[in-house]
Amino acid sequence: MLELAILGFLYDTPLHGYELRKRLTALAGHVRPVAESTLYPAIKRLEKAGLLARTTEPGAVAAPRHVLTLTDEGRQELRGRLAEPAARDVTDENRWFTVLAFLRHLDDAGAQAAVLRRRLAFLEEPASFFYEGDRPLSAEEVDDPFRRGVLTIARATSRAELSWLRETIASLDGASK
Amino acid sequence: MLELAILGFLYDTPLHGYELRKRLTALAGHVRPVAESTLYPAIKRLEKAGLLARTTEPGAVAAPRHVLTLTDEGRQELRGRLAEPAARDVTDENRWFTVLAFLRHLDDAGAQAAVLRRRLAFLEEPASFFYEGDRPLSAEEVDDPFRRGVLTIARATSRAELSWLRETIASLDGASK
DNA sequence: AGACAATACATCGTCGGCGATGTATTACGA
DNA sequence: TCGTAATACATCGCCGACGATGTATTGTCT
Repeated sequence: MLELAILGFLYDTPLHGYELRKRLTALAGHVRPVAESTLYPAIKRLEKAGLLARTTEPGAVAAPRHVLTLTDEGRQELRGRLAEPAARDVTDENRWFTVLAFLRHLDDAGAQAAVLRRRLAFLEEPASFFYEGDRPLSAEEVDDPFRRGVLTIARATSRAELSWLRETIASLDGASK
Repeated sequence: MLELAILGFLYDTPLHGYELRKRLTALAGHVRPVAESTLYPAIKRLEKAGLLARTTEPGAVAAPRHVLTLTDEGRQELRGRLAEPAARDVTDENRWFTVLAFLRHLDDAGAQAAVLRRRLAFLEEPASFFYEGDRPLSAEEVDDPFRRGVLTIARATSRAELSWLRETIASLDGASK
């Protein structure tokens, strides 16, 4: 997930680590903070894999900066990860939001719609958090107020997302014809 | 998170690992599947920490079962984790839902309300996923349709959750007087 | 002159999650 | 009778996340 976000930010423009960190924090830091000790090893991994290159520049205000630039492989890798996200990237909202944040980097409207359709299929499956045997329980059937809250919130999210997905898919389908 | 859910399920009744796994899968498996290779080590950790005990029983249909029972320390630990969840447990929806799923095990309505208030404080902070400088952008201000989707969905969730939180806190406050 | 915050990067050790793989047993249908 | 699915548990090794800690520079406030 971190890696996807790094590739996504660098797809637009080269950045140094510190700036990258600020952008990652703005993107999802309020939900899941990014530790520096997670970011720098991740940059190293991506560099080792040939997805990005660094050039050292004298620091503008402090220590020397390592400016990070995506390589062609890196750009291809991002498009690949966006076009064919792992199952978890589609089902887990945190990961899914990261995919959405950078999905515009897929240049093909059809490919973008295909990704949205995967999420649509997931949301259309009848699933709950709580069951009676095999039957999913609705908010009204749950006594525990906290569990009812979970279902109420999940339903609101699901409705909003379904209608957004359907609209957006329709508009992408229209555009790609 | 896994540990919290294990403690939460066992708080009600002793279970063997396989049954526990099915309940964990029902709870959050559609979002984040639970690998067996994650569950069994987690059980071991909790046992080692003295939070649960096992007794071996002949298997009803197959291999012998290890029935898991919470110890008094385990029960106390769960209440502690619920009463004072880590920051991530409050901000990350996946973790937060797990807290909610078991919050009824806190017997004090005041303590329950205090936990909900932490989430309320988090949701009331002005935060976005996308910024122009320091200013959070609203859905209307974002051109990218996918990013607009993120904000639209997040707003719907946030609204539903805020109204649920306020209602539920009020009702808990009423009950504890 | 000294303290402190911000900038900028890095390593180490630990811990948790996970895919792959292994081991039994029971039940059921081909 | 043979394969397969379900039940039930377990280990190994890798990888990623993270807290703690370290290093160095620049600008600002006191």
